[in-house]
Amino acid sequence: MTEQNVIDKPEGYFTCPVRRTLSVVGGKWKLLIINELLVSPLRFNELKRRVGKISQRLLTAQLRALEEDGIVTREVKNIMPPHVEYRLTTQGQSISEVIEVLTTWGEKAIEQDTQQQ
Amino acid sequence: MTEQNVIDKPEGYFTCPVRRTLSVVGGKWKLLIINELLVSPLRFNELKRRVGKISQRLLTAQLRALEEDGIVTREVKNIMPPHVEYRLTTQGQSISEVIEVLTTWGEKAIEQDTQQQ
DNA sequence: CGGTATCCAATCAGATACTG
DNA sequence: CAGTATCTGATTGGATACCG
Repeated sequence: MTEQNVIDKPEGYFTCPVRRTLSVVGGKWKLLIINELLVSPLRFNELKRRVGKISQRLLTAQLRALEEDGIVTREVKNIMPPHVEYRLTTQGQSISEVIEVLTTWGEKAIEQDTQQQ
Repeated sequence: MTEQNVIDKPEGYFTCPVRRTLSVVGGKWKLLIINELLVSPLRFNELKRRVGKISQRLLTAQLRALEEDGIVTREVKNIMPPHVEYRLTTQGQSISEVIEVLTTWGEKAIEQDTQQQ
């Protein structure tokens, strides 16, 4: 187990629903990763390209954490060169509800940003 | 302007709704803070007590950031001892939509956690 | 009460090199 | 291609002291 795999389960994790959700999707990158995987399963480098400025090391760590939380699956095809595909589980797909609300709220905010200029 | 007041607006901030939302509510504490303020306006120490293990310094920094993003207002009553009240703006209250979905998702997850034992 | 300033430890995160 | 290992700098966050 690497250093990043130790997912901190914050206090109140079992009892507070908001904390429970944040323990899975919290952090800078996880929602962005899930957002990309909602469209289609992706290979490591393709995912990296789409998420943006994330480093290889960080992306690996985030994906391992999401795997451990049952959000994504990692399928390794034993060929050369390697082919690893990341895919949302059923649970992972259910996070689309969260993303939708974030999207709606963000769209409104952007609208207001542009009106103020 | 203190060090923590420099809010990093990530790349794609203006165009990607998810990133736009995360730039406001992302981070370990902001959603938990907003969650408490949704119930009622709170004074600094009361808020600190409810949010949990957050340090004074961090809470201050998060509140300043939320203020700068138009999510909370800070009202100082000039009496002794000081009385500072934090309150959600209309925009801040609109984040309740986000919190609701996080709550719903978290409740389901907790349900599944307990069934597996 | 509600902060700010300072110091320091822990953690995060990028760059680079290397590998099955 | 999809990682891991290592080193290093940046950032976060706690503890403490002090202040209006």
